[in-house]
Amino acid sequence: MSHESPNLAAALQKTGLFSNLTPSELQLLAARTVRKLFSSGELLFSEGEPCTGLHIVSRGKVRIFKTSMSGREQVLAVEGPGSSVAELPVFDGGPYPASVVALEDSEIAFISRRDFHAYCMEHPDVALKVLAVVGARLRRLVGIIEELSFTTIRQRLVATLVKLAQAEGKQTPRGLEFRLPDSHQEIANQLGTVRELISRNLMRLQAEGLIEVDARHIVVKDMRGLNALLEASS
Amino acid sequence: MSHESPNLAAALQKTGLFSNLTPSELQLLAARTVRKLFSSGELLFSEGEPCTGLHIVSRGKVRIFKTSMSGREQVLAVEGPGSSVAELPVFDGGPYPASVVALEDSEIAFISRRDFHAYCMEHPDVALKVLAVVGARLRRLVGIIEELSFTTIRQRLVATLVKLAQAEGKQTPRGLEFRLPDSHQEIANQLGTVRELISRNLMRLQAEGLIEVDARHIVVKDMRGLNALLEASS
DNA sequence: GTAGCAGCGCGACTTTAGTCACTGCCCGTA
DNA sequence: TACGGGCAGTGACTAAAGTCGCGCTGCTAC
Repeated sequence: MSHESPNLAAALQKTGLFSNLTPSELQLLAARTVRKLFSSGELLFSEGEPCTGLHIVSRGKVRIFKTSMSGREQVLAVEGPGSSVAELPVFDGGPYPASVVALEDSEIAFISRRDFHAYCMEHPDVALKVLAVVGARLRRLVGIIEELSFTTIRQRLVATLVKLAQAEGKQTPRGLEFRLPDSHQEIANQLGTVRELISRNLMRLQAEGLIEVDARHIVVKDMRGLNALLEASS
Repeated sequence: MSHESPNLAAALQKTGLFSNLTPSELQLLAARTVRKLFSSGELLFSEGEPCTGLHIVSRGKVRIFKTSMSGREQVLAVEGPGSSVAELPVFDGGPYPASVVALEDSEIAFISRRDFHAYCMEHPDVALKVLAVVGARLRRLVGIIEELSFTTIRQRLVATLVKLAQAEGKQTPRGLEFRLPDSHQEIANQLGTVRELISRNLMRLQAEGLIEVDARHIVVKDMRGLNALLEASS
């Protein structure tokens, strides 16, 4: 661990769930949390297990995903510091609907179901904040459904390329350059497909002159052309 | 309209959101709601519109769905009396993520964003109830994602047949009989595909001896066989 | 160094999904 | 009765997705 773990109260505040609580209230809540450490690749919990409480990522990165019987994965979300995970089963009492794994060494603030429940009763505005967070999650899920049911893998791939290019691309004489942050396998998981299709589609985009691929290094030659692929019949 | 509209307070209570409020509190809330009538086929609102408030179905049936640019539909949920619709954008303030249409002549209790917001601040337990409802919705969405990304249309169709057979099937000498409640087109929308595939898959199941099809009349000949199709690599 | 392993490229193939165009049926109504 | 509309069945086809198998590279651990 490279640096000392941040103050828990501060981490809680970052979530947005608790941003308008007084420092003393935050301390009170922080007192009820347990800090848990997970190393990269470790499971926080698995789909189907009974829900024990709310998890908040204070450091690191986690992936929420579903696994099929044949071993395929579908990523529902990747959450970084300040995000909460499993807000919902805390309230409806059911089992976790998906599994969560740490993608990096991560630190998680954990609040038990009971405690958080009680806390929400005392602080109605916190409950509303939680609703807003859950709302955002719902929106993302609807977005995934839309993609799965209306778009091709090619389009989904182009969409993620465009997003990455805009987020971390660097303008060079050759075009907008960037590196893929994940392996083909991981991208496939996120798009709900298999590795080969990522590879093939990248090659195909290259053959069409829209991008250039060298392992994980990507050069966008024709951003306009990429966007055109997204417009058509999404 | 065949019968008089039910008492609003009673309708609210049915939602489960308000089940532990006192009658006088219910009356207070009911006073803040507006009754709206929609005839079959009418849109309650469309995807992308700014959210104005919470809708509660007190009579009738509504469908929540997404539409693609090419005209395909993906049904997210069908809600009957007592269910709320669009709980989430009420809190995160964003636009509606999907469209909602009345499938029958329906009566909707409408509560404005402001009023409901204020109400939740006064009654934290209501907010928690809403969270539970949203939780259930989230679960269903995750279920849809799982289906879309891991199963074939054939399997999804078999799953709905099994569900329908168990719900409303009648045991006869020939097998478990029931009628499809919707047109092939509607089933296709719910499974996220096109009419032809429903027709073809039904015929294929018939050819395999698992069911018998006569228009909308279905006889399940081999329930065990149908379930076997679901087990395999879901 | 080299053995092992993860990641990637790719060809050949099968299966599933989707499209288009048309036919026929039932039913209500002009 | 004739006409039209909604719904269902179907053949022929294309496109997309997924599977299998293999070979290559580059890295790391021993």
